Amino acid sequence: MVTETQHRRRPLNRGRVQAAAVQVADRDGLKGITMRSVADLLGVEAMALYRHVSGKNDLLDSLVEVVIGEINTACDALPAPEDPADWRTNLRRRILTARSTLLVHRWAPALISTHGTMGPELMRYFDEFGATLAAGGFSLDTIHHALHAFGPRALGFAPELFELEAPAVTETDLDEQAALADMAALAEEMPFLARMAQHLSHEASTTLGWCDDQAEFEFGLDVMLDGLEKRLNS
Amino acid sequence: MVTETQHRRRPLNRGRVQAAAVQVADRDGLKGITMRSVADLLGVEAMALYRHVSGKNDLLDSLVEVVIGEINTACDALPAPEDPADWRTNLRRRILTARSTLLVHRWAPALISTHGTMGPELMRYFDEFGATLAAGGFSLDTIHHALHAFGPRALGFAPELFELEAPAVTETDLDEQAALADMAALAEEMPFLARMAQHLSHEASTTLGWCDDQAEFEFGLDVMLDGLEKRLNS
DNA sequence: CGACCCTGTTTACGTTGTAATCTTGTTTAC
DNA sequence: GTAAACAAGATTACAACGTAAACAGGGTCG
Repeated sequence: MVTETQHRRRPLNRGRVQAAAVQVADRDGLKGITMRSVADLLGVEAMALYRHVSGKNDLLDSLVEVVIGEINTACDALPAPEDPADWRTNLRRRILTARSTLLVHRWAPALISTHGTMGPELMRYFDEFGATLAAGGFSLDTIHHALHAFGPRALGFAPELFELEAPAVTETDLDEQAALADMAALAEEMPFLARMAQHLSHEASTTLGWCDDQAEFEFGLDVMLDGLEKRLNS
Repeated sequence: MVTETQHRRRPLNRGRVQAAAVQVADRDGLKGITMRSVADLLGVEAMALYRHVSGKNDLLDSLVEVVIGEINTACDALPAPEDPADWRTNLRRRILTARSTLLVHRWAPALISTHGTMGPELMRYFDEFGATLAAGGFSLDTIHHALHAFGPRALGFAPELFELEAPAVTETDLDEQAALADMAALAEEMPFLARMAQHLSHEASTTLGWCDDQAEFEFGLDVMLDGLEKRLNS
């Protein structure tokens, strides 16, 4: 007759560990995933996780599969393509569907980049990805190259080279002055960037932030598709 | 009259810390970079580094700039372009030069992906990158989009989605058998991948490893350039 | 000489991943 | 029914990490 903490404790298992890890990442980001933090969320000690996961690396690897699993089910829910030969529309839709799923877990791209292991879910995604291209008439060789060329873009994300957070302009005279000085120095040493910066700041009003991620992604995607189209018969 | 350890100790400075960190990374990879390991290499205690670097993050950020600095000096050493309007050749050469520099520090791509901060060296690289496109007749808008679209490829690397180490086939009957069973299951569930795997294993003799990184990179690069070419007048 | 500062050292703390061991509830064998 | 085996989670412990804080030595300048 011990005062149990409310509910009889549900048994742990791999799925529950993964789900908890996802929840932690959604809340605190990738670095927030800690054996202890995940265990806490489950009301359990850290070492308990090791019964269901061979280590943190294993957990992280498996999270990639979980996320790509979500992508796959999203793609499965897509209506069948009207014209299977229209590889361009079909592939585009598939990729953008993957993207929309990834946007739910903003930490996923970074995880995938570091823990890209070839699991069954990823294979299934690529299987249908390749099949879509094959239905469009591409040769196996070209498809293989295309898979490499797309890289992460196949899953709906493109790593940005630098994070351009809005610099959070504080309107102090000092900052203004410094910014102007910077601009002057910039124009001297890097004439082209200076021109572009000015050009961009003029039409900054069109997009809310500096750069529209979704639009940029689709631009890059279409460039890629155009380039691929040229290789249909080779 | 203390028994000094051989040579009078050279004073530490930011550059020496960075150089040591690069050396450690070249030897042990990115994870090998530790305040203590870098300090050891310099014959110094870990905390000494903090006089010249505000923390590990700062050190890592600065390493990106160091590497891109190497890229820039490599690009500076390039002969002036014969035809400045031939953006395609000029850009291609610039990118492949960057790539060859990055191949010296295999850890660099991963570092750049996680610590992509906009420093002066990166800006200089992009300045000349953009200027090359501008000389080819592209509009500022298109160039801006192109910079996003290229992403890391602009620096000569393309993140691979999965590391496909050669699986290091051990020729046991058990493994053989398992591999065959895998293949069978594969063919059922993922018909396309099965086809492609077979196709690839047939012509695997042409390239030494499974996939030729350099060739794949250049393929993707050319796809991108083709796609861009279509946007010259827009 | 003494005040100062520059640079590297020492000590210490909190956080992390995980090895090893222990505890306890449940299942199985006889 | 009891003992033996097992499973799942808790405890304890440790090494490696980043870094804050206080300290020490030697140089410079008054």
